[in-house]
Amino acid sequence: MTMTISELARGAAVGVETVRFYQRRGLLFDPRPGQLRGGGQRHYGEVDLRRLRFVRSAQRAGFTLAEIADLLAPDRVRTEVRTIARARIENLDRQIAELKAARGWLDELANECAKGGPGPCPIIAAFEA
Amino acid sequence: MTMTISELARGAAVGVETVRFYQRRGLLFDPRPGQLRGGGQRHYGEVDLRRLRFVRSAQRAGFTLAEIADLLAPDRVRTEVRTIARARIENLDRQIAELKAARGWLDELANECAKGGPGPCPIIAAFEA
DNA sequence: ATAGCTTGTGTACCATGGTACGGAGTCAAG
DNA sequence: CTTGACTCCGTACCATGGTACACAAGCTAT
Repeated sequence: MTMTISELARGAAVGVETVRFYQRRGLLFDPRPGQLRGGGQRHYGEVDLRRLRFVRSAQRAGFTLAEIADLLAPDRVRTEVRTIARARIENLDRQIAELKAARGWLDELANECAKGGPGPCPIIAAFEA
Repeated sequence: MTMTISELARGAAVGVETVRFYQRRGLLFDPRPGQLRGGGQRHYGEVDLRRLRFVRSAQRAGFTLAEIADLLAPDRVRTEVRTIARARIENLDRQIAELKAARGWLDELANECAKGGPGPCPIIAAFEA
């Protein structure tokens, strides 16, 4: 039922050092508020693992660690969470559009470069001194 | 025909310090290989501006500065450029897919959170100690 | 010619998200 | 009860992509 820090880390595919780093940043519970096994070693449960996984998901969604800490603040109310989430969705949509534009640019670069025989790419060569 | 560093920077919407930073990183021409006006001040031309803009575009396409420097190496041949570009396109496609997945996750979070009345978001609350 | 803005150069500093390390305590197996 | 692995804690270090600052020399308008 309880796990060590290394089991917790493995469960979310992160390093032990990363878990501790998150604890320092206030993203995960402090290393010793009760439920100690013998001496000073903390053992973790399901809640901790779910929280850690939430952090990683939120990170993938583009939240910074500071934003995630804010999102996990103990008094966050539904409306706030929804507002934050929607703002991030808009941001993601912008990012997706930018990446698509970048893809188009690269595609053009590759196509233009492909025309003609061997030798240096004329686009790149245009920047030579 | 020639511009100062601040005009060059403005032309690509970057700061002067950024231009110099790029020069140090080998992305732009060194600050003084000829074409000096009076004393030690370099003046820049069209080529420099296009190159700077290329760097910014490549950056938007997800290349690191080191990769861009490599891409701009003087002996880069078409096939190499195309290979690099295609690899990046694949990478962009992966990133776009990831962002879309993240968007879906957030959307679900917001929707689940929206159900029911006021109070803390149950999803977030599930991580409380 | 002189004030006052640029420029070049070098070095220092910043945020973000980790990663590594040393030293001491703890735990489980033999 | 010792050995070896794991843990805690603090501090230091890393890469990336800038940003800031100080100093001196140059440029420009009056």
